[in-house]
Amino acid sequence: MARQNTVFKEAYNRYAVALRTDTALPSEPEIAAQLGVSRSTARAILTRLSEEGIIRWNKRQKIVLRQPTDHDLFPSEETDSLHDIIERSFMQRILADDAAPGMQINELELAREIGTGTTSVREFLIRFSRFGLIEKRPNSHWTLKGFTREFALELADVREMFELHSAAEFGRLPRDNQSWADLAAMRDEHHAMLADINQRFKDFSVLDERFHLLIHRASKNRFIADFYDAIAIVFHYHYQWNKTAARQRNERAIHEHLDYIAALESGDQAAIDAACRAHLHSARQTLLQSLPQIATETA
Amino acid sequence: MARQNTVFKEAYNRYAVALRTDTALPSEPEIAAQLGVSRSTARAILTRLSEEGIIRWNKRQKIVLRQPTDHDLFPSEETDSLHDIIERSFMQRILADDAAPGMQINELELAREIGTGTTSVREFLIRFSRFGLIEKRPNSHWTLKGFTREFALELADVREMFELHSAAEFGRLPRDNQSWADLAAMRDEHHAMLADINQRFKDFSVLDERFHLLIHRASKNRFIADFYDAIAIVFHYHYQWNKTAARQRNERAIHEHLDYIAALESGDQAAIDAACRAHLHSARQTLLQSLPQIATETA
DNA sequence: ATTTTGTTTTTTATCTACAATAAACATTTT
DNA sequence: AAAATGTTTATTGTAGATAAAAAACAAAAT
Repeated sequence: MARQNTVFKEAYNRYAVALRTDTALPSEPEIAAQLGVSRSTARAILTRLSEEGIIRWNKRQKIVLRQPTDHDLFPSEETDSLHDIIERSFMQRILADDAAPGMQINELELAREIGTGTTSVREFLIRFSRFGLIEKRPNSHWTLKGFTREFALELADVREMFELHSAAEFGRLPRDNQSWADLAAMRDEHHAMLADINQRFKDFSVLDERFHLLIHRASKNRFIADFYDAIAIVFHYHYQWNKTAARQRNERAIHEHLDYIAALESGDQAAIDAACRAHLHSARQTLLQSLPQIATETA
Repeated sequence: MARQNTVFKEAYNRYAVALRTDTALPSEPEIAAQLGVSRSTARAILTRLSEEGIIRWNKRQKIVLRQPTDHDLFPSEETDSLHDIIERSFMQRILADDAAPGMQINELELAREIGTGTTSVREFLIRFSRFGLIEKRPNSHWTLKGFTREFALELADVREMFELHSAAEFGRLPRDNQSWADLAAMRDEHHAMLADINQRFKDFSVLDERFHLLIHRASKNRFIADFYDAIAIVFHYHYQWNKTAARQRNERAIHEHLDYIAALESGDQAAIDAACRAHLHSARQTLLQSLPQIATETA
């Protein structure tokens, strides 16, 4: 098989769950735009909905006959894109305890284990290499550099340079910019989480990511944005694996964020710089503490 | 054909030209190490040299019978790696005048034009995407973002952050580090070029690249190193295309480099910072002036 | 005992083919 | 005439196959 129709299946599920009996559906281009797919895929969805008796479809008339049940949806294994499957599978291997730095990565073996072709694995590895966790020797294998202390320090250094820059840019945004409203909303979210910290401290990592993303967007710099994407993915898996969601540490981070937000809102560049530095310093400590204790770089 | 034996051919040429009649050649592993290829490839080279009557080969005995002529070598079209061919071809298209920002990039068309398969082109584009000049819409085409003013400004911003960091790190290197000797040698090269500036100003871009690479290596940060790789490639093609090798501008840059080197050697962090900033400021101007005058980003 | 050569196996780099998806074109409906 | 639907074409995403290159293993030579 050349390609799985995961785009179709995933979009079908997404559209099906939102259907309400007796409502009429909009035009094909509109559905396609809503779902973020091409009209071809949108039509495939309508065709299937029609075949399943969920809608009655005749040209412009598209009436929802019945609410789709869980039974109508495609199982989640079939809706994940191959890229996501490979990413998950690979990250698990990388973060597993037996993945020692210096280890070789074998494309064919990876592909077989994931149950996919080598081309997709290769392309994933090429894309993934920008995160600095693996490295290729030309005409030869990939090497796992690993989530080591060196990696964490290099990452933290760049992160600090970028965030200080972005925070300063944020402080210079005109007051009518949407970002200020977003920041205010985020301040409230922080307060809400703090009020119920014992229950919700585990949700912090998601809020943290959104907060820093908001700051970084102010820089309007593609290299900074790309780097933050990389950080976000690496951290996402790293913290998922290392369940070091210490309540105390997160509470402290929330307070730092609130100070940081206050500094941004003050517009005082010196205050912004200080608050940003303070938070980045403790974020660095958190990162270093979350490392597997033994790992050290091997040449 | 699955794969061209360009590694073999390129290494064969490299080895053949260095042969001297009546000398004995070292062991297979040694030859392989010298050429940076596997022993399998080294043996293929020896086999061919033997077949062509250039050497007499019997187990450990490898005697050079005659000097290879140009006729014995593989033509240069056959020794370029596919990756290099694609890179050159693509950069020429990107930097050509008719390549407007926002343009779509078609994998199949590119592959046909270069005379290669789509897989290689795809992989090249994925790798190339980290330079921020192209962008992919999932399940759809690549878009050329182009060498625009925005690109140049974003690049310059990151470059400045990184170089200020690296320069500071350089200043902290222990005095017995090899980099100090390299820096001194580079100072002399700058003086030599300055003495003969009218003849040699065109060679400056190579020296410039080596100089900044030396600084960046001090940071020992993989993200900074990778970014500088990207800059180097982009600039390499950009300046090759835009022959704006103004004598005056280069002379000024050499003076700035010399000030910068003096500051580094002084070890005074404030002086380093100032000299670095001064040079980066004018480097930014140079970059902006070298842009095609009309190009502006399109969404 | 180590290094070198001879031989075999493994792995990567690349091409080709094809289904899914997007995009373009043509026809119909409002 | 503008927008929607119907139909066709182009392009991407992925699997599978194969030669080149690397790596591993085995035998021979110093």
